[in-house]
Amino acid sequence: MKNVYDVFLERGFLEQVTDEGQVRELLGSGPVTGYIGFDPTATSLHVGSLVPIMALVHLQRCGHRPIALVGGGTGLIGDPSGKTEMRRVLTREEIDSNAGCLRTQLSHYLDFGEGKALLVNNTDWLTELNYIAFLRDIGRHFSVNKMLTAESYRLRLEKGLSFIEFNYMLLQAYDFLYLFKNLGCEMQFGGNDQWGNMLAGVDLIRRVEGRQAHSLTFPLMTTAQGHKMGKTEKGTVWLDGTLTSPYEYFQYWINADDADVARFLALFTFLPMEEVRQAETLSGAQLNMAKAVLAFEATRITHSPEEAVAAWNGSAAAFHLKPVDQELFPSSEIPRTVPGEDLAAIPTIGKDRAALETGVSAFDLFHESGLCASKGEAKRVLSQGGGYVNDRPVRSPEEKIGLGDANERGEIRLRKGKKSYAVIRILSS
RNA sequence: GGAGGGGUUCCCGAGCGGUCAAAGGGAGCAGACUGUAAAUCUGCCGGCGGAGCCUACGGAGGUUCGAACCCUCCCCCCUCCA
Repeated sequence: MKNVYDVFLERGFLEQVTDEGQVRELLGSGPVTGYIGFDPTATSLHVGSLVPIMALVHLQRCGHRPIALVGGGTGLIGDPSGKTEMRRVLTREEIDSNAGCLRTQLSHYLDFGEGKALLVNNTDWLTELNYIAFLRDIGRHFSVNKMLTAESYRLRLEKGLSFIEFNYMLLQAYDFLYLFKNLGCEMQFGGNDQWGNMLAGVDLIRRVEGRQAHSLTFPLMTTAQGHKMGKTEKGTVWLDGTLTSPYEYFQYWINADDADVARFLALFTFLPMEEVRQAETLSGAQLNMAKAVLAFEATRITHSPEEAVAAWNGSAAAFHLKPVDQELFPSSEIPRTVPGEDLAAIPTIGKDRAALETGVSAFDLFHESGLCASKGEAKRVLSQGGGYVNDRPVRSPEEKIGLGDANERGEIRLRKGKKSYAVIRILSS
């Protein structure tokens, strides 16, 4: 079995490690328990959390025991790392409910079967802490002088940092100590913005237990454009299919920047590295095929093979995609044939037949379909020539769209610009 | 607690009594070019079925024919002092 350290290395997961030699040896010599924390700030994780999630999966695949820690307790505090300002403090109820959602979501990626992986919530031990006891037992090991030099606090030292947030580091360090003592967890993984907090844990374990623990960070992902992963102008790309449909999810990935394709294939799919490296040499139409494979694989992992196929069909129909060459990415299960006119995955709204009999103004339809945020925007888009009905440009916002525009299945296809589609389905009655 | 500086549309940032839905930049949207990429150029960029109305310049009042701009009180942030 491959050393997961090497997997991380070749797939681009590695940013910093406490000790390269020791960690590599540790991970190569037998099952290791390691954890990553997730903040329950929303009911779903988003694409930005995908690197740590994939890392946990790799750990498990390589025979280790991953622990996913849901930060129900630390979520009550709020991590200041990498944030310019304090964020809204969530209520206990919100945190608990979110933690439950994350639990379900993570089990989609990891096998939480007996001894294979663990899911814990630090509410279980943090909320029972006694303040005085905590200060005496744990707080004494922390030097404020040292904490103030941490990169993660520097930004906030200028913008303001409340005492509650300043304590976050101690709690995260305590988490690590707790897991080390109770579950034999020797490693912590996380995004590079967590480095300071993670080291604090390693230090604490050395001081309290006299033992050596390790940490390893992943790079903070941004796109080649310098944008955060998983943030588009339409909003966050969630992993929850009810928040971001599999089709939108697929579209997010297939729209990847050329420069990101190979890197993303390595991080966000399980395709063998030989095939991933092949992507670096592609260009033009074949590079687009690589994007389709990326989108397909990413959707398959986060949703399901069926939904990935449906999303691929929808995308391929809307954008007249070519099938992926047989010799490219042989390990991918992406369908190699040209899909039909399957619009099922495209956002659809229903519209009463009666309204369409008399005809509806184009700008109204574009607004109602969700393609445009307001009627004003719809008019603007249409008059600028960015609106299409069944691929026919509609120049006038006032143009009436009606039954005559529907195909034999009672569908009218709307398009805004090059990328946004919506389908109007005529409701009988 | 004291002194000073701030809070402007998605973000940064001008504006300091009318001509301000608010300069400029970024982001975004659309068009051209392309490969559902990038770069470039062009147009758009609060809402409402249009020259009118509504909502906006931290919050609440006030002065004015008229306020983002002036006054009062309040909230929040930063810097220096304690």
